[in-house]
Amino acid sequence: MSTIKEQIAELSRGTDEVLPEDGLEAKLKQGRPLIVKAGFDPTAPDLHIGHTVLINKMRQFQQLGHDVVFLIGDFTGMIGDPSGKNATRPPLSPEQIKANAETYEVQIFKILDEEKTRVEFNSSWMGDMDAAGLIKLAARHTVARMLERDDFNKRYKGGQSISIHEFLYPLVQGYDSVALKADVELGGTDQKFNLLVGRQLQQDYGQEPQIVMTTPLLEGLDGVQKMSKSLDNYIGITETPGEMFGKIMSISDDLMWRYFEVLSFRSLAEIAGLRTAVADGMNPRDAKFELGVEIVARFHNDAAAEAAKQEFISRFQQGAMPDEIPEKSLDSQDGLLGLAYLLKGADLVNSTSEAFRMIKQGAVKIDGERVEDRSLQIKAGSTHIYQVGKRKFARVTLA
RNA sequence: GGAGGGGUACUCAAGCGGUCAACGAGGGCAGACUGUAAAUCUGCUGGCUAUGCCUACGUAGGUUCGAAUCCUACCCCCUCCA
Repeated sequence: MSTIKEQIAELSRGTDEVLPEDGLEAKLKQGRPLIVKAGFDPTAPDLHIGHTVLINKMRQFQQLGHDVVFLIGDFTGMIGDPSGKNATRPPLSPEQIKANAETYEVQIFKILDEEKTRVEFNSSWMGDMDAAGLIKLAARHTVARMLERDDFNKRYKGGQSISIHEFLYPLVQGYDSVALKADVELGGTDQKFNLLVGRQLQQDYGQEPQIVMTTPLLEGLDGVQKMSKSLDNYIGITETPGEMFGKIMSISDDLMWRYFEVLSFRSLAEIAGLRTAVADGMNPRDAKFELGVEIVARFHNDAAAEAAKQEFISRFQQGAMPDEIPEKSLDSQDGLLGLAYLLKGADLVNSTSEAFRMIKQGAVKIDGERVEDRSLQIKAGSTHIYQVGKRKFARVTLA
């Protein structure tokens, strides 16, 4: 067992804030397994590697023998976290929530120990709360304090609507900490306000307030906006080795160092060594290979990671076709099919209009040969490899 | 309840009777260059049984040869006053 000081150093690494700063030490000194809570929204069960920064942190607590609670916010899911979008979410059915929860579990147990992880749903206590209880809860907070929350504040000042029920989100999330008697709550920096509400409510309900630890939000592949599914700048943890590796290779060099810092399990000293090597002339691409292999191996395995790297080299450095090309068969009406219609039929483009645009821009190749004739007719009985852009391929047989 | 402002494509944002599938910016996609980088440059960015047709500017009607632009009703958002 490591000393408390060592534990704090380990647990604080990569976090954005620990509030209050010396609170963690006091908690750890109590010498008991701490209840560590992290909540997840049930509407988005597809985790991306940005979420894993937090899950890695949960794993650390778990390895130190603490009681990690994976809380699924099925009740709060009815509200939807007020993220500034005006999307009113349709309530999820119990079946959907169950399915999403299972998807979550499959994904997080790639990192967390299934035996040691407690999975809870906040509907199990919120579902029983009556209107009077909710009013009592709502009485614990004021509108002015709610408006301190950054996105509420921005929306209010910016003239965007805020529905009353959105104010309930932080309150319910905070109440979850009361119900669980949480010692520590983990969340992204965007959750800071909600996490702090939990501290206040715990005090109101006569409990020792939880320690709040926030992890930075990971920048997406564009390097600017936070990684999110809706912005399509993410790497999903269930993606294939090839996709994962390719996406990592597409990030900028600057972003690569950020990813090393937050996602890699390498020591800081080792990463600093890589930086020095690159400064001394090592191709940054090769450093990026290292990162790609490490990440892919984490969510798949070593062999898959190495294969993804080799595939990448042969395909993009040597211009080879990908190893696996989707097979498609299409029917021609009368022995001929226009190229644009074929591309659409093979799902290489979304519309025939887009197909014509791609042809015009020189993005379309048949068996590696660029095609510029938009009215080209393909004969039935042929099989060719069609390519749109650098990434989309299909081997199409026309019957 | 009263007064005023506003709802335009993925986002922001012009347009305010025809030349508008709709300026511009961002994003995205493609091409060049490369390390599938990034940055930069260029082009594209509603759909279709394509050089024409069909849908689109909150919703539904109306005026007009012709509407995103004018009128009416409705829905939604914001501000101020109660």
